Amino acid sequence: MSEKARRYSRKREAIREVLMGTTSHPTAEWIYAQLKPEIPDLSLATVYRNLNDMKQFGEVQSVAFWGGKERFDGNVKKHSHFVCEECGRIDDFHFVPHNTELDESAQKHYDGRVDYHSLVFHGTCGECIKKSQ
Amino acid sequence: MSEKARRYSRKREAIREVLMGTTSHPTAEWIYAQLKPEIPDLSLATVYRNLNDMKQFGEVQSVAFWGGKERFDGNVKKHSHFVCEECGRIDDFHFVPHNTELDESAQKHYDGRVDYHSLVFHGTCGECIKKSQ
DNA sequence: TTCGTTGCAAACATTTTGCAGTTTC
DNA sequence: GAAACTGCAAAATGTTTGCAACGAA
Repeated sequence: MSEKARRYSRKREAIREVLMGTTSHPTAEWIYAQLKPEIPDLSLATVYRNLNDMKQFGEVQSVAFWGGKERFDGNVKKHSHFVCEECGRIDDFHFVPHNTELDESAQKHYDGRVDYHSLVFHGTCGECIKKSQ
Repeated sequence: MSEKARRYSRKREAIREVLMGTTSHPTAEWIYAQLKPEIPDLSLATVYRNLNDMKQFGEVQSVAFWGGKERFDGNVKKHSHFVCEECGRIDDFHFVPHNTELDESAQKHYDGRVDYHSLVFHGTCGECIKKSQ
């Protein structure tokens, strides 16, 4: 429960910027690879540590696991996603509106506390369909 | 694509039974622990192999990752779930009806193929709320 | 007899952690 | 100066795999 103080960190900001600058829902490794040329003394552990940190602060969300790897999203506004089961690509699905009422309706039937929900579509992306033809 | 022939396996059936006999959405490890006393020569690798096998055959579904562990469900009928972020408990949420229209509506806007969706609620379960008081 | 299935141990891959040095405030 | 942040390497963890033996059809 106790939250420790937080200081500015150039590396955390860099991680945040990479995350905000993409809609690809990357892995920790990918973020690391993006930043490494620019910040040669960056360590993968730092990326993991900051992602977890930012997750706790609600600045980043985890949207899926694919191939055993966690996928992150710098856009914490509630929205649904599509996961391609062929290639692991993850797209935003902004056109399926996020339905907050769903949480309220679920809450009515449940004795725990419902905070939010995640809606993830699965299938095959356009690219992969094209490739397989 | 090529699917290999399949033979009967007592262990696979045992795994299936454990999975069908619980609504706790267990991990591979938990299933293994349930069966080990009854089947002393069971190996954890066999549990993993069969779970993956059954997943491919659509006999089991993966409903979530929690604490880095995959959680399985022997009930493959589409239904939503609730994950307690405190303790990792996963409940069925049958009272939030599964909405197949959602897939069709999503399909209209997407050039890939939408197969299905998963709806997962998050929050704190009743037990954990009680404990923290 | 064929080939799917298994135990076991080793291998793997991702993520976490201990520690000593660095940076922020 | 205190405490957060970091690199590095090692550790931890969940899952997969190679191989020889076993079992089903």
